[in-house]
Amino acid sequence: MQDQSFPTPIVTTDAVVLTLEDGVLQLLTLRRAQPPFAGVAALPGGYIHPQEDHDAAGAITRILREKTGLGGFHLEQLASFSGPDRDPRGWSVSLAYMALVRRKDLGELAEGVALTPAHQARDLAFDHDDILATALRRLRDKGAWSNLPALLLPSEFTLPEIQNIYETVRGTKLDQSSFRRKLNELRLVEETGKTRQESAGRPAKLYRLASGAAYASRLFDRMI
Amino acid sequence: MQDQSFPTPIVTTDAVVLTLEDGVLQLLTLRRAQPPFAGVAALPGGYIHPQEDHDAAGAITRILREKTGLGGFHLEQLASFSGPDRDPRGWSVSLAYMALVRRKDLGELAEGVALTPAHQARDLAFDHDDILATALRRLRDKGAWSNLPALLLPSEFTLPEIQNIYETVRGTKLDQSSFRRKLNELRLVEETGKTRQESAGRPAKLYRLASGAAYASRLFDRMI
DNA sequence: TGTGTTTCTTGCAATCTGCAAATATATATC
DNA sequence: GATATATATTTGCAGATTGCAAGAAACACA
Repeated sequence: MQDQSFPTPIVTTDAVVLTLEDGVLQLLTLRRAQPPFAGVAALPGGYIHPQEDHDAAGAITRILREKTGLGGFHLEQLASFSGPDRDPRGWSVSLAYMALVRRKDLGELAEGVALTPAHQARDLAFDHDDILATALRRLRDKGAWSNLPALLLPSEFTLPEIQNIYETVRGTKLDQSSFRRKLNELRLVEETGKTRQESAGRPAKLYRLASGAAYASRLFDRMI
Repeated sequence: MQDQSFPTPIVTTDAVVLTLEDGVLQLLTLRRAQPPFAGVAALPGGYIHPQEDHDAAGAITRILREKTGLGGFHLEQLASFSGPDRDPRGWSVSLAYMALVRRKDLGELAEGVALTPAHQARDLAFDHDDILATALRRLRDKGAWSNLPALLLPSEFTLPEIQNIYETVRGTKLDQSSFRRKLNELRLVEETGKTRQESAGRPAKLYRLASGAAYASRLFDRMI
């Protein structure tokens, strides 16, 4: 940690932006205008501006606003990705984030911005396939017992809808009565009093996230 | 992601190295020889050498070997820490890692290297107090249901010892019979056939980590 | 009014957990 | 060597939790 007589790595920050559309988890991508990887879909990202950014989270927030107009989302650090080969311009580090957004907060998609089903996205620029895979794994692991998946839902939703997003995130089916029992026990949601009916069948009650609903940390008290 | 007409951040990598001594979780620190923070205890860390390091994990592995002689440990990425104020030399990024080491693999501590109880370490250089706190939180959260804490134990250990490290990591007492039931169920450990006796009382059987014992992923199958 | 469809609720057996007491095997002391 | 003490290990069981399955409710449509 003395003199710095060697080249310094390139530092960028990138975000896996996820949202829910048509009941499917969707990834936001940008078609790159410039080389490297011109014309290829990539995660939104860019350089840190030391004069402007308070930290890396501030940098990715600014970049998302500039490139997609997005504001208001759950942001979470994912991991760093580094090495000589991931960017043709040289040895680089990417500070990767995951952002969970409600679909309506995305608004109209600007030119070059697209949504693709997150579990099918492939052949992204750089090592962005790896970053995406890390995000999906993280969401699965953390999402299983937290209110994280619920942040993807619109402000009012039905119980089948919330169960569906948990099943999507976890990649498994869940038992209906067990799921609802937990939802009540944790006081994760509360009724709005309204109902909604799409297609045939009994109308579903509408719920919203309970005000103080943080992570379901109570669960962690139990034995291994 | 076009021209880079602004200063680039300083990039370093640092590690929270934890081990178990006298039944207590210990943090490895280095007394800094040079400014900034000359004379202050700090996490081992340093610059990335793009010509030499395959990635950030390779860099911290090299640095730990150079500065502490250490080799052979469980390494895990923690998070990145960034901002203008954490290093007086300028806007910087630290790629932080956590390393779990068996005490005997540390050998004799070199000049300037010290172990201090991890939960009491304070006033480290830079923002290393924050990095340490992040490591302890991560170990608590991930450790609760994985074999991670067991990696701190010597190759042979008793059941009271392994229960103690899980209690230390989680910060709570565990029920003895429940803990052992789980240990069996998960086949996390296997008997060596030997026993050991320190002080009075019935001798404890010695166990080792079971060969294929990976993370206790089976647990994650259960309902929320 | 009946049939189909979707949502919501209930019941229960099987399993899992936390608590507490009992048992086993050693040392220390008289 | 008998007794007390200390630590490790096992057992028993009531109460909570879970998964499965069936039942009831509320609507559309014919």
